[in-house]
Amino acid sequence: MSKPLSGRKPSAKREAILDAAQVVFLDVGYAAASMDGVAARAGVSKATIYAHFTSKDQLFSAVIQRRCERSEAFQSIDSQGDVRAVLTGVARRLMTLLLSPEALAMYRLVVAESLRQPDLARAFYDSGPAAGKAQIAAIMADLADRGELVLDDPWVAADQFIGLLRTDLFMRTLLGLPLRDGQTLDGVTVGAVDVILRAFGPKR
Amino acid sequence: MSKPLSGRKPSAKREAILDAAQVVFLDVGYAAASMDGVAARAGVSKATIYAHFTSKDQLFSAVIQRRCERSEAFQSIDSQGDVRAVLTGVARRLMTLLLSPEALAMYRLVVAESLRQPDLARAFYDSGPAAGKAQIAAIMADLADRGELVLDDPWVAADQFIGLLRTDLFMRTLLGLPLRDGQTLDGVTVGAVDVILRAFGPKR
DNA sequence: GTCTATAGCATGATAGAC
DNA sequence: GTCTATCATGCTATAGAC
Repeated sequence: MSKPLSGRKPSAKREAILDAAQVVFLDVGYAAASMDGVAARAGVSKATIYAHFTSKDQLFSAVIQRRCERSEAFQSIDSQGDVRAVLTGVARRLMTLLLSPEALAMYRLVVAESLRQPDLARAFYDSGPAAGKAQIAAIMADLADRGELVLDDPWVAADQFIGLLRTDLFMRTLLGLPLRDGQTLDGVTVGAVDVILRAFGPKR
Repeated sequence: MSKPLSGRKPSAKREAILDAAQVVFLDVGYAAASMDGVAARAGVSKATIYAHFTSKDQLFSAVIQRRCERSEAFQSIDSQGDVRAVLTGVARRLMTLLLSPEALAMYRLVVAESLRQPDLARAFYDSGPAAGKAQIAAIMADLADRGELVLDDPWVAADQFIGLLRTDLFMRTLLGLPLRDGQTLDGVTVGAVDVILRAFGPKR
């Protein structure tokens, strides 16, 4: 937490521990995860874990931090082309990311522990929601520059676009509930893009 | 879980246990909550808790279920009057509800435990998100009937309206992060209403 | 650094008296 | 139903050998 983890410490065992811990935490949650379980999966003794990490909390923190550093969101999105096509592409990528089992598991974990571990909440927010929003805002600003959208504030618009995508479908998936009939990723995507275009499209 | 809790069992102690458990769970989370802590706060011995509830899981479940049954969402909203005023009123109520400390704490708990306790996730979803969405859909359908909105599907529109409100402000609050400068409940509310009116307003 | 073995503790859950 | 007292488990964390 206080030590910058970017020092030279690839130490195979350390990585093995982190890999194992990630699987266990994301799988069963923080509370149900046991150090014994992590040790077993990593093929390492519990004492070795404590040689590398000071506590379960800190191990958990390291796992999330590492995953946050590695997250790349959407690197290659070109904002050229038809507005609708660009927005649809962005939306589809974001939806796929949001609904991926790993992202959902991370979200469940971090939300639950956010009050107990504020540093973690911050790291997650910065590398997840904030990073994604920044990229989407940049793309929307581009579209606005080209006159394809009329925006007061690209950041606000990006925020709203994301909100339009994180709707009931996301909530149900997050809670592990079955989807409604006809509730599809594409439906939500198209609906969100429609609203954005009607609200911020140039033809008004 | 299998027993309908509406049987005659107000049993003062039982209520005291539920009250105490609610405070403890919402306060420190499921994992960190201890039966000893609940017992102490309820002024009851641990054995008494186990006389009424079979396990920690079931106690937790009972707490959430009870809270879900009591939730009233927004009872009295009249959809008469100016469209913008109606939508703004709805939005403000929903935002206030979503951002209330108790609702946020419930959300953190249920999300974290949703996979382990699917019944709970269902109860929460039905009495929370689903109930709220139903009310908002009804109001928007009303507005559509009056020609104030042009909607394909009020349920989809309600979903999108809610999404426009659950944006970055909500995420930051949920994670316990400080809000940005100028990031206000009113700002989000007005922004969402603007988008809905531009997308679904009659003047097009 | 890594292991085996174990201490120490808190917790969830129960037995038996009242 | 309710209490006091206790059990059994499983967890975090450490000691000491290699």
